[in-house]
Amino acid sequence: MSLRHALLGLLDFRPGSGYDLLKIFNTSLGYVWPAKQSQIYGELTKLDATGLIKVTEEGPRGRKQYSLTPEGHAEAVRWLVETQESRPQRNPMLLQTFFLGLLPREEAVKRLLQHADTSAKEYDALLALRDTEDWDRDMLSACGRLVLEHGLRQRVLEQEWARWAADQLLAGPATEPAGEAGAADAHESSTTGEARTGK
Amino acid sequence: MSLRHALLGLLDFRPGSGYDLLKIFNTSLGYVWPAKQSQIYGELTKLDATGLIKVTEEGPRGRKQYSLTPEGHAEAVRWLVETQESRPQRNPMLLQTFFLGLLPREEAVKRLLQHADTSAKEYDALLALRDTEDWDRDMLSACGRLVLEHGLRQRVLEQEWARWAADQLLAGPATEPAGEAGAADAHESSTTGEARTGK
DNA sequence: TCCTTCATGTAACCGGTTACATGATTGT
DNA sequence: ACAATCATGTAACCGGTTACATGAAGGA
Repeated sequence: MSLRHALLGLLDFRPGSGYDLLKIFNTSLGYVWPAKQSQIYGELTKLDATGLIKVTEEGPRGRKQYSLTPEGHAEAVRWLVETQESRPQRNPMLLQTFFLGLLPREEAVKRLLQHADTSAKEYDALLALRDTEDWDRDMLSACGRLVLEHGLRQRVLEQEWARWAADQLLAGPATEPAGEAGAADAHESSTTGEARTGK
Repeated sequence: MSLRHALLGLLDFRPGSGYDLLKIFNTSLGYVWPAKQSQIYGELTKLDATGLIKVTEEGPRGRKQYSLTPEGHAEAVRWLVETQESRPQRNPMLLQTFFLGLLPREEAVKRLLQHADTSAKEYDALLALRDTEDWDRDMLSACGRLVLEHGLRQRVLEQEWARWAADQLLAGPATEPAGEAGAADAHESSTTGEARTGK
């Protein structure tokens, strides 16, 4: 039920209509929590009904500007301090990696390197985004900057990992797809066999 | 519709019952694609109905062992080679980060450092897992090893990023100019504020 | 005998996606 | 006049979660 809190967070920062909020989801926020128009409007109606937000102004085309009620603000803060968001972390790409053994080895390697390539492109896009915006306007954009940095590091990780994984497959067992386990050979070839801890 | 393909992938590797598959989801596979008992059984029934899998053996307690049909295998391979899995990437933790500005600064910093701590613990757990299993039995466990390595690197990233982000907040806006908050701090090696590219 | 594990199924619910539908206002 | 944008709403569907329900087989 995180969309609820995303809306509260945005409205706490600045009042706005469903349409305003949608635009934010389509740009910055959508990177970490996508939401569609229909869902946003529905959730706003519910939030209004439960008294966490209310209509504070009405505009031209039936536009309804929402603001947080005190209860809404309290709920937003409560969510931030109390909630330990854990990871369901459904990762389709890792799911596919899990089954890469079904493919001929070169095909699997190709797949991993494609992932590296995609990540590189995403990295560039994020970098461009970082250099166009100014990130010191307010607290929201300052925090957006933190999130963006996470995205950048994530893309670096994806590239490094994918290349490492491809190496592993090449250095690995000499079996055909769906075949028997072959002769084990000592790998642990490169230095990156173990992620370093920052603990 | 990824559960479908997860099941196909598992059954391609080795025939099994819903119960068998469930155990796999509760351990290794659950890290990247959780699934509940009810969903697994439902999906197996559907896959059977569409002819991608079939019952090849019946056991003691109504146990039904499923195997892939040729069409099922083809579909599994097609999914692996054709599908470009992109990221909806809903990340609750980054969503919260986005709104950290609602909290007093020290509270926000605390939140980030908690995240670092959690990630450190998860890192240790994964490391333990890595050292108990043997990862050279077959192609499936070999690929599982790749996925696990991704998890390790991910946890390292989370820690480094969270500490960097905490620093950013402390060094950031001077909205409350209550003295110098640790003026000259030598950042740890990798925290330049810019993720290095591996392109 | 009794408990645990094995083994499957189904129904209600919820968050999110797709698609359809409507109409007012503004700028060219 | 016309197109683009602003602005809201709703209904069908789908994947996933929670919870309930049943019973057979094996080991103590």
